[in-house]
Amino acid sequence: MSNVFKAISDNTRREILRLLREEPLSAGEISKHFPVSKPTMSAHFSVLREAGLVATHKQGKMVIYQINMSVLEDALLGFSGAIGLGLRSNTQNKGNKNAKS
Amino acid sequence: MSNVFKAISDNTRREILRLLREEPLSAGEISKHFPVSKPTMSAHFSVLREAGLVATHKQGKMVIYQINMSVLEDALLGFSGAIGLGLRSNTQNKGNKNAKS
DNA sequence: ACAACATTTAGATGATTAGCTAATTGTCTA
DNA sequence: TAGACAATTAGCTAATCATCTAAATGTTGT
Repeated sequence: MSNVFKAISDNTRREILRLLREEPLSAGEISKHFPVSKPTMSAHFSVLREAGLVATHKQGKMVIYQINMSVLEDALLGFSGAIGLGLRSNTQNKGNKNAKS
Repeated sequence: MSNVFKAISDNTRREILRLLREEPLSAGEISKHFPVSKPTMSAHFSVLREAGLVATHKQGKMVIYQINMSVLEDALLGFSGAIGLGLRSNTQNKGNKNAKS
């Protein structure tokens, strides 16, 4: 819960999530988009994974990262609600949480 | 923009915003709700103010803090959009950004 | 089994952060 | 103007964080 907000407080991690919105990507593919070392990227992946914002599976020697929309949605909606900012989920996305657009 | 996410990454600051959702409050009144020192609270206020999430005005010897919904809404909606999570603002709140409910 | 590749772990460093106490600034009101 | 009250600034500390290089782990193909 609180970890979600910590996770998205870093711009690199928000950008990782933005990339993952398009499609699942391997650690290496994601890393190509950022001017930081692989180990640093790996640490960012850990933070995202521990917050539940991404899930992984192995595919050969690669680790594929996939965004978990519902965790993000729950956190944002929960906070938005607690604070009286009436954000609503787009019903178009219901049951299609990884929709491209 | 990025400062908004840093600001709401801390639980105490999210709680401050939650309190402010009800009504504008003085620094002292807000501080009563938290088990930390006044100077620490003052530092939290600074972070929120610099992120544009709260506005202040003086009233006698007190400093009144008021939440700025639109900054929060813009950040959350912007991020939600960039990431393909289709959150929408509650149209009921349009032009009434500090509505209680 | 070995070499090449993908990723993570280990270990270190400098920067930022949340917290504290003490001191300062500003604003009444008696 | 002196005292009381509200809030912030100054200065410190311990913890967390983002980053790096080097080393380790795991996987595939020859």
